Amino acid sequence: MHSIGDLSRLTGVKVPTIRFYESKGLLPEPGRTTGNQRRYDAAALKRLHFIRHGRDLGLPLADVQALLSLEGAKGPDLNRAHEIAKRQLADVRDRIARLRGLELELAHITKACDGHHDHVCAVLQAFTDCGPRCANPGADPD
Amino acid sequence: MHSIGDLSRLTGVKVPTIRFYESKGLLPEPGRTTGNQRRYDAAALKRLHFIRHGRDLGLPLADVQALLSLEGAKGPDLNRAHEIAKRQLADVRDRIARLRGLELELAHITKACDGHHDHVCAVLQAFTDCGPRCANPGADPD
DNA sequence: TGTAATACCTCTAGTCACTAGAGGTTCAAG
DNA sequence: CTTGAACCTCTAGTGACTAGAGGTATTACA
Repeated sequence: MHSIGDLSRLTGVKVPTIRFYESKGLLPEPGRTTGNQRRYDAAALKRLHFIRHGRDLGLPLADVQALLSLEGAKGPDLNRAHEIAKRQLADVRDRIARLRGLELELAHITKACDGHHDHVCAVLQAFTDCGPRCANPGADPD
Repeated sequence: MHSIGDLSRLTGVKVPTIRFYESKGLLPEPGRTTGNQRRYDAAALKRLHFIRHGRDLGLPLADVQALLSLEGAKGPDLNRAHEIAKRQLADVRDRIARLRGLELELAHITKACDGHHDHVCAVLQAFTDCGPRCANPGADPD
């Protein structure tokens, strides 16, 4: 049986975050000592590892919870799990693509004025002028 | 003079968000009509474009505000602007690297069980087992 | 057995960057 | 002059925690 601190050390999830997960229903309420302190078994440890890993992969807690509810499921139900992973993969790829765009722009901006600042700074200018992505201002007010 | 709705259309920043920026001091309080509605001039429009662009680049509002305070600054002060942009570039590159790792792992997970679900699903298994990044559990409890 | 340090407990409130809604007022077009 | 869209303020909610206050339990050591 582990204390909450043990669980934290074993999983890398901070103590208040473990309590937070419990409050959100992601971890079941564990047993307590006579002094009211939480004690966790191996199943709880495994479950927290699962949550941590899902979060590391960028899944929102709702998705993690959906996956947890599929534990032990069989057959067609598992398509949900598969779907969540696939959706997340698409999302990650999308984020990478957008960050690449930012990288280019920032690299351009920082290179434009490296060191000598007796003129109007290119960094501020670049921000004011707006970048390549807003050539048509007002479009895509997402 | 633009209404807040005009400003929103021209910059792609939503109306409540514009009021939010004002409340945070990123936009100065504009003039009002006799009926108490906001009216913005060209300077406000430019400033909001600046904010939007900074946010698009992933800067937190605090950094955007720091850059705004440098408007019109000269010489060494501008090193701050340059520094913010460079820090953000490093941050973006870091995020891209980490997302690439996730992409690999997610691609692996989703490919492992594509369609046939008569066995224990690889997606759930992968989450439970933890991924390549936690080969040494408990390390780096960041 | 005493004591001191550390870990634990609950609860509230704060973070960031918005977003949603209620309930009311003003503007612009016809 | 009316109607409907756009505006106003204010409060509260989102996600995923994090920080702090004020108090109790456990544990290691003397």
